[in-house]
Amino acid sequence: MAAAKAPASAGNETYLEGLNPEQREAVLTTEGPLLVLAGAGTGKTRVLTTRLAHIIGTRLAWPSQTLTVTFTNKAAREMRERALSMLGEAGEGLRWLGTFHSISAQILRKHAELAGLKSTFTILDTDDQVRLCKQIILAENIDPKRWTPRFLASLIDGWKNRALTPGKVPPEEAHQFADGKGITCYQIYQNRLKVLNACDFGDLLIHNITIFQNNPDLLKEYHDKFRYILVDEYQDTNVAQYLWLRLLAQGSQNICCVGDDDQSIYGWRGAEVDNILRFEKDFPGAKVIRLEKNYRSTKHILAAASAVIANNKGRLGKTLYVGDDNAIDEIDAAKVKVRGLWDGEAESRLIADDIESWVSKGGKHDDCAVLVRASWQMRAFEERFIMLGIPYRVIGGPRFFERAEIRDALAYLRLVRSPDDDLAFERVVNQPKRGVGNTSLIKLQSYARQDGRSLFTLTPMVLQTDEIKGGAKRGLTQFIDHVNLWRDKLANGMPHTELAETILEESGYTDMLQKDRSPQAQTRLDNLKELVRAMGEFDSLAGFLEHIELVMDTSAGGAGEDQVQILTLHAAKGLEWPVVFLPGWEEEVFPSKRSMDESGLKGLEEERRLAYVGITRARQQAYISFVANRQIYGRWQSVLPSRFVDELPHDHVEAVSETGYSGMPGGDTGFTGSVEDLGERSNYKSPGWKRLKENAGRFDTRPPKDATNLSATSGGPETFRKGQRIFHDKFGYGRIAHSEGNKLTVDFEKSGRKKVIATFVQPA
DNA sequence: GATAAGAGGGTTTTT
DNA sequence: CCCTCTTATC
Repeated sequence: MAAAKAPASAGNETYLEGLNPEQREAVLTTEGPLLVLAGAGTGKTRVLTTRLAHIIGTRLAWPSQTLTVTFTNKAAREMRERALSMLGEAGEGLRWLGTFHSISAQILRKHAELAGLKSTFTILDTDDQVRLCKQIILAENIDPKRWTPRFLASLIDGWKNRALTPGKVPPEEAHQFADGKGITCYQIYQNRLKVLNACDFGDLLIHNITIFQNNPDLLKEYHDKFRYILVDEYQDTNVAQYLWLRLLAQGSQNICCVGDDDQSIYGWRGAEVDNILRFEKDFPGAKVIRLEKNYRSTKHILAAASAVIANNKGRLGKTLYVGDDNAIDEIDAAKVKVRGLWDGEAESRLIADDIESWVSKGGKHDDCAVLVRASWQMRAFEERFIMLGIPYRVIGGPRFFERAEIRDALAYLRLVRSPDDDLAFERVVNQPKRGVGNTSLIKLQSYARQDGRSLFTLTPMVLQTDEIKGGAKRGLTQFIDHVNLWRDKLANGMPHTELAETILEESGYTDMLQKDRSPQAQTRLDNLKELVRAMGEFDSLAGFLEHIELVMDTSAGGAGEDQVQILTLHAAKGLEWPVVFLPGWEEEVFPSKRSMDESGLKGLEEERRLAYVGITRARQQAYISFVANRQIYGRWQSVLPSRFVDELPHDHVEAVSETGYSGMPGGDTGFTGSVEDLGERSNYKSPGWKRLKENAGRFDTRPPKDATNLSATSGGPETFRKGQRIFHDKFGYGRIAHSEGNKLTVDFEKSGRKKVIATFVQPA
C-alpha cells in the first residue's frame, strides 16, 4: 500500500475514504470518547488502526503511551502488523497492544504484591481450575456427582466475568451451588489461589481493578501513561473488562471503541452487549459514528447475511449496503449456494471437490476457509483433505498445549520457577512413576493444609519424620532433590531450552516415553521436541510461560503457506476469505442444541449472530450446506436442515442439489435453480423434506460398511426411484435397480454388478 | 502401590 | 464415541 510510505497524517486519510467528512474528522479527532458502530466488512479494524497510526504519526503520543486492546491474540497480532506497515519505524514500541488478559497480566506482574501475590505467580488454565474445584468440593463433603467441579468452576468464572468478588455475590445467587455452599467454595478457591501464588484468567482483570481502586496514586500513573485507549470488538466486553477500561479511561477520556452488536458471539463467556448499547451513558460526551458501507462482500452475500440477522429482535439495527467500488463485479457475482447432502462424508467430499476446482481455475488454497460450529466437525474435512492431498491448516482445534505430555513438561517448569504451585507438584510428582501414590500424596496434602504451606516446601520436613517410608520416601527425596537442582541451574543462568531438555532427561520422562511402545508415544516425543523448539523463540523461561499460559496458541507455524483453513465460526471473527464454506447447517448442530437448551431465545439469537458472522466472512462466494444424516458423538442421527436455511432470501440464494438428495427441494430431480423457482417445494414442503421431518430420529440410516461413501440417496427407503442415477466413491456411477423392503440395490455401470448399498434399519 | 478392566458421564464456542 | 474416574486384583 502506497500510504505506508507517505507521511503518516496525510497517508492515513486514504484509509478512510468511505467515511463522510464528519466521520473522518471524528476518527482523527483525538479528544474525548468515541464509539464506532460498524457492520461486518465496513472497515472497523481499519478505522482503529488508522486512528492509532494518526495518533503516533502526528506525535500526539509515543507508541508506548497508547493502549490498544483486542480479544484474541490473532487480532492483536494482525493489528500490530497493520500498524507497523502504516508507521514503519515510528511504530516500534507498541508495548501495550494486546488482549485484555495479556495486558492485565503485564500490569499485575508489576504490582503483584498489592494483590497478595508474588510476581512469579502462575496463571491457571481451565484444567487446573477444575482440579482445584474438585479438591474443594471433596474437602467440603459435597457430592461431586450432584455438584460437579466443572459446574463450580463455571459458576466462579461467571461471577468473575461480572467482577463479583466473593463478598459481592448477591445472596440469592450464592445459593445456586450445593445448598448455599457456593459462596464458601468461591472464598476457599480464592484463598487457595493465594497460597498457590496463582490466579485464573478472571483474576487477572479483577486484581487489576482492585489494585486500581485501592491505589489512586498508582491509577494516576497509568492515566498518565495511557494517553489514548483503543478497543476492538467492544460488543464482546464483559463487566470486568468494562470496569477495567472505565478506570483507565477516567484520566484522558480518550477512549475509542469499535464494535458491532450483531457480532456479539461471546455471551456464554459473560459478554454484555449492553456495554455497547450503553456507551453514551457510560462515557458522557461521547461521539458515535456508524459505518454501514461494506467493502468486503458481494450484494448476495450481504443480502443473505442481512436477511438472517433481521430475524433477531433486540438489536440496534443497521442497513449494510455494498460499496460501489467493491472488487467484485456485481453483474457476475454468484448467488450464495445452499446444498443438501446425504451425510457428512458427502459434504466433505463435495467441499473438497469445490476447492480443487477453485484451485484448478487459478485460485489459491489460501482463499478458501471451512467454518464449522464445533470443533468435532473438523475431522471429516481433515480426513478428506488428507486423502486428496489438499494442504490445510486447522486453527484452534485440539490444542497443542492441552496435551498431557505438554502439560506435564510445563508443570515441571512451573514448579521449578514457582515452588508454591501445588497443582504442578501434584501433576508431576509421580510422573514418571516414582512410587509416590495416592496415600503419600494425601498425607502430604493434609500436612500442607494444616500448616498452610505448599507441598513442595513442606515435603522435605515430612521426609525427616518416618511418616512416609520405603519406595515413596525414596521417590519423593529424589524428586525434591531434582527440582532443587534444576532451580539452581536456572538461577545460575542455564538457558531455558537447555533446562527443559535437562528436566525431561533427568526426570526420566523421555525414558518413560521411549520405553512405551504404543503408537502415541512417538507423537508425544515429537510434541515435546516441538515444545522445546517453541521455547527457543522466547528469551527467558518467564517470558515463555507467560506467553503459553495466556496464549495457548498453536497457529504459530505454517502461517503464510498456501493452505485451506479449517476453523470454528468463533475463531473466524475478524477474518475474511474469497470463498467460505459453511457446512453443518442442521438443527441442533447449528443452532446448537446446547446453546438453545441453556439460554433459550437468547441462545438462539446468539447462534444467529454466529450465522451472520459466518456468511459475512466471504468476499465472493459462500457455500452453505446441510445433510440428512449426521454422525454425532458416534451415533447416526437423521437431522433437519437448520432454520437459518429457511431464513435465507430467495432472490440471493441458489439451491443446488448436485447429488440427488431428495430431502433437498428439487433434489430428487437433480434440480438446479433459484429457491424462488422451487416455490412451495422449499420450506419443508417438499415430499422428501416433509418425510425427513416426520421420520426424524426413527430410522437408523447408517449405510453398510462397504458403502460408506454413498453419495446419493434420500430421506428413507421408500423415496428411491428406480433408475435414479447415483454416484458411489468406490464403485462409480450407477442406477437404482431395486428398492425393496429396507434394502437398496444399485446397478453399477463400470463393474456391471448389482450391489446392496444401503440398509435402513428401523429401531425396535 | 501399580495395573487392568469396568462403569459412568459428557460431549460448543475461548482468554 | 471417547475420556476419566473408580474398582478389583495382584
